[in-house]
Amino acid sequence: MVSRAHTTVWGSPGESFCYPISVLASRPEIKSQLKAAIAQALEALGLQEWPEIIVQETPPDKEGDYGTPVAMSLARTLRKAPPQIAADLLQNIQLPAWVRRPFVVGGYLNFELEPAFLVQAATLPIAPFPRAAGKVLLEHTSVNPNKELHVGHLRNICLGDSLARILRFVGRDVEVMNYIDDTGRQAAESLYALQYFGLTEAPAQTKYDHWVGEAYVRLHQAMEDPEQKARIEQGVQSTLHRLEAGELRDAVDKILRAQLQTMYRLGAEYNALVWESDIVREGLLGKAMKILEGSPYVARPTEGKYAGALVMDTSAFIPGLEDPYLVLIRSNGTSTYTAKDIALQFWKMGLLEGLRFVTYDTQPSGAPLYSTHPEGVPLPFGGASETINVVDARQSHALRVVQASLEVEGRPDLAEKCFHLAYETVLLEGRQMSGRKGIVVSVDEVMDEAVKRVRSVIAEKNPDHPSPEEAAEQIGVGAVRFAMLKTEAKKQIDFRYDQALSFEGDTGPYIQYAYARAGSILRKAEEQGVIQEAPDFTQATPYEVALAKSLLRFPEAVQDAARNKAPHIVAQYLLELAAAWSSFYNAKTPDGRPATPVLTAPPGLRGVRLELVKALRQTLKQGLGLLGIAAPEVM
RNA sequence: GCACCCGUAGCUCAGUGGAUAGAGCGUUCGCCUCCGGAGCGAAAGGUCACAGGUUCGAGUCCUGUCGGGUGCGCCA
Repeated sequence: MVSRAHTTVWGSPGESFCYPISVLASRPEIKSQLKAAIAQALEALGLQEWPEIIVQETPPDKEGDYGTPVAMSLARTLRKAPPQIAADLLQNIQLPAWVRRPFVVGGYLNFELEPAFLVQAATLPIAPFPRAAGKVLLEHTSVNPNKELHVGHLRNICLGDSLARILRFVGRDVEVMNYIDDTGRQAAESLYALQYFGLTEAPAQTKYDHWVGEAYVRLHQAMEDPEQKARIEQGVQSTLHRLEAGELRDAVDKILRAQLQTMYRLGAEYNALVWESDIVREGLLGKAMKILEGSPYVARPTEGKYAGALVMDTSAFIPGLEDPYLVLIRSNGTSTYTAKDIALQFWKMGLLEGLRFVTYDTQPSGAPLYSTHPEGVPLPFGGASETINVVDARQSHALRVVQASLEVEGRPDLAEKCFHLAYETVLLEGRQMSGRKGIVVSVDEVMDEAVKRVRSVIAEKNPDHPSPEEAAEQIGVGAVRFAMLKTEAKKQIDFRYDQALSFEGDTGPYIQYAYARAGSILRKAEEQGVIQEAPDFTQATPYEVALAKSLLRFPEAVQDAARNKAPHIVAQYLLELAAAWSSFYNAKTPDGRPATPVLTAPPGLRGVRLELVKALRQTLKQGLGLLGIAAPEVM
């Protein structure tokens, strides 16, 4: 192509003036602009309507950069062969100047772009996403406050935390909530276990939640003896009552704070903790039941199986159930877990108010963590237009019932806005875990082990590392998070140490390594004083184009992840981007010499490569950030 | 019994109805006198569980079958 300065103008024919692309503040939306041009051509052909226009990257070994199969989808209605339609489109299409060559291949209409444009576009910052209306209330973690977190919880936290980050990135207002089931049987069992075994103080070196967890497991062992079981059962019941009365809040609090250390170390933070006991004490449960009692689907039978209980008939909303009746209030007057969940859901969606909050903690990022509390003040939490519950797939039915309660209440509009992010269980070396039996691997243990392994890798590969401890922490925890996030949520994961803590191949450290390595180039460029060299994009080669195309996919990948509420889409994208960069980095000419050196490239081209490396770093860092993974400068 | 999820290379997994189905691990062979080898290149490895159907076009949508997981309590 004819050589041009990097201030080359790329205007669209439809515009009254042209501007140098270097004054563009942010990335042009290539696919949208191509779609618009295609739509215009379809109109020019006299069409009134057409199926959705798809523009996609061409497969690696095909000609062109982008292409559309739109001609094929029109073949039937136009009663013409796709290549003919594509050719007609080609005749009528008005394309931006940055399309170097449009052409027909089979039934496809493909576009080859100016390499200089493509590469420069990739180096421009992403336009911020427009803010979307409405608040999303995302609940995740919600671990029973009775023992240490295990790898099953790990998946929940990673999914929830990443999804919150992704949604915020695309402009959503997200409130992250962690539900504290402080009046449940599990908490009662743990607290009673301490009493039963006469345990008062944890050894200094033992993390409190682990210590309590041990007592819990021990209690379940003791319960195998019928004699002890009766006595324990009585104790647990009285502990339950004390919990409900709020007498043991401090004891629960102590466990919760220990658990929070694990969540923080993973990088998860929350806006608010909502305690189950507060929902009851503030009267939300009562109000929710009162509301439901007004529904024709809720009744208090005087005879039969459910005599004396308050039950909800879900058959109109959940078809095919053998027994569609769900007990809300037992005949002994106590409420079920589901009833409390319904009250919480009503609060989340603004049907109920009345929770009061205090500042509970300052999180590692400096952000405050709020918590419901009897002595708190009203704060504008809840009242969301959409909710996301990150909960184990085994609870799908329970969540469906909560959703149905909104329909029972006559609010199908709200029911529609409840999303259950259901993830499959995590197996441990092929077996189901059991908290009660203590067949678990704790999150703390997994992170410790990961960091320990990274530490030895660093000692071996980079003994002069300036801050090995910090890096080991970032890489070890990053590996664990990535292992939890790279797979689709609805697939069962078998947690195996050797896979989860691998640092090679499709892993977090692979991506972090790509980032660190790119940073190393920039540091050297800085030393050599070439870091700000002006790029001459007309010198871009196919190597730069390939990397640029991968970079350009980032916003789309994040949008996809947000729309599908699927963090693994971001994880998979980052693997692809890191691979594209590694491939660029190692590219060789046919005679085996380095094809893409950055620092020793000719002036102008060096500037292009430096800009690409900067864009790559920025994108990797943002992308890792969406997964809650740090981007270490040196590994 | 009914309902939901899954089935893609030896293993672990990607794959908005669109072009010759892609990675990692493992196996085999190459690559540091270039900026980090936690890396790169290449080879081998596929009846996308099976059978029908819808469509110009199906790994992707629909129906059925088989296999695996899970759920259907006045438990939480």
